Amino acid sequence: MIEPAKTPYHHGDLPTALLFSARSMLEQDGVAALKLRAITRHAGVSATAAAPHFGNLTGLLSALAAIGFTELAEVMAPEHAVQPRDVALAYVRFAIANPGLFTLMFRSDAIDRQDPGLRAASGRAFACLAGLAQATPGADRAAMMVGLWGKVHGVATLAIDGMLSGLIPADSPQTIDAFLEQVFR
Amino acid sequence: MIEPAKTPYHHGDLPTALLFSARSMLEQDGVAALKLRAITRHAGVSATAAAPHFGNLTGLLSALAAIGFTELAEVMAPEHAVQPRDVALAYVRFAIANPGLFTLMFRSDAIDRQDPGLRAASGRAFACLAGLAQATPGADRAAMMVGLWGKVHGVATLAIDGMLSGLIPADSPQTIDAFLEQVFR
DNA sequence: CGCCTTATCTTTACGATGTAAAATTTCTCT
DNA sequence: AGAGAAATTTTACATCGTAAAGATAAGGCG
Repeated sequence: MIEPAKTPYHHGDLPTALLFSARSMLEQDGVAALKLRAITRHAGVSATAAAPHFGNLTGLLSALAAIGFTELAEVMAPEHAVQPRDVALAYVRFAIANPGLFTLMFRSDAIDRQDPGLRAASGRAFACLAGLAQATPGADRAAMMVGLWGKVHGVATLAIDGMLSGLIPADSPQTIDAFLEQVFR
Repeated sequence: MIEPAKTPYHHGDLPTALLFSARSMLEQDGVAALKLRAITRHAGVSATAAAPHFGNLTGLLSALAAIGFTELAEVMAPEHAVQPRDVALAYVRFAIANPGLFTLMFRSDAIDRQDPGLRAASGRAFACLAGLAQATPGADRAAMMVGLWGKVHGVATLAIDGMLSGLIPADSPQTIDAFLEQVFR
């Protein structure tokens, strides 16, 4: 989780404060709420205060997406997810727990996929999935990997977009988890 | 495919012309290019000419998304896709052939999912997938359906976003098709 | 045929957005 | 202390979506 640090510098740790504001607004009101002026307003600074740190809005959102990929890699790491099914469940659970952030991470017109920090973070997350496909024996590893990642990513995306209402139990996290375990049996 | 009709009315069949402009701009420059002023400019009318027909930008884009779902339902229809694998391949092929349109169809902040025309069209498309899960015998039909749709949707989404470069052969449509058949073996 | 209602389209106007440029403030370092 | 660099604000501009009001042309009806 992000937290605004003390005030070691000029006006505080503005980069972290901006990311913190952006994330809270993101989870509250969705990706549509991620306007530069709204974020800076929420952080209590002027509209152009983010430029020296992130360049432009895309840079700021790319940094936020990188945080998302770092956290996703964390919950999929081998120490937390031992079995293949654990990795799949961690992926979907992360998406359901952080719908706005997950949406941002895969929205290519709001972020810059070439951003070095973003590339590094997303690479770390995808390595967990790649290792998973490597572990399972099969004919074509690439096809296996695409199928596995596709299933995980598709279920996560559809769940976030509310496409599975009626198909997925909406009761409690426990029943959702039980249902997901059946999907990824 | 959309095509601007003759000029039976005032200035022509503007609704169709606007949808035609929007679609060509969409496939040319992506979802980010779908600005109301740009679309109307492309169609040669004033910026507010779309309002009487579509209300606002969301209405126009929802109508375009509805066209997308109609075409998706078409390629997944039983007369074109007999085996379950055919339905899956049609879904992914449609996404790869119409990346911008497919992205729009699932971008919830640009369209209105409650739009009646959109609901009808998307319902028709999803019915093809539901019937597919109904055909296959299995323990929990809902879990089967979610897993199947998720895999199909995830592979399509990841392919569109360029996430599968390196995993998927980029040579020719034939090799891509062969690869996909292996994914959905 | 002539008028009148209605739908279609344009003009105008307003608030909001992203960001470039210049000015201002604040920190760091010698 | 004073210079230089970094951070932040002020100002300005092009663009966006759309509401309101005016202009234009079509169809219905006498």
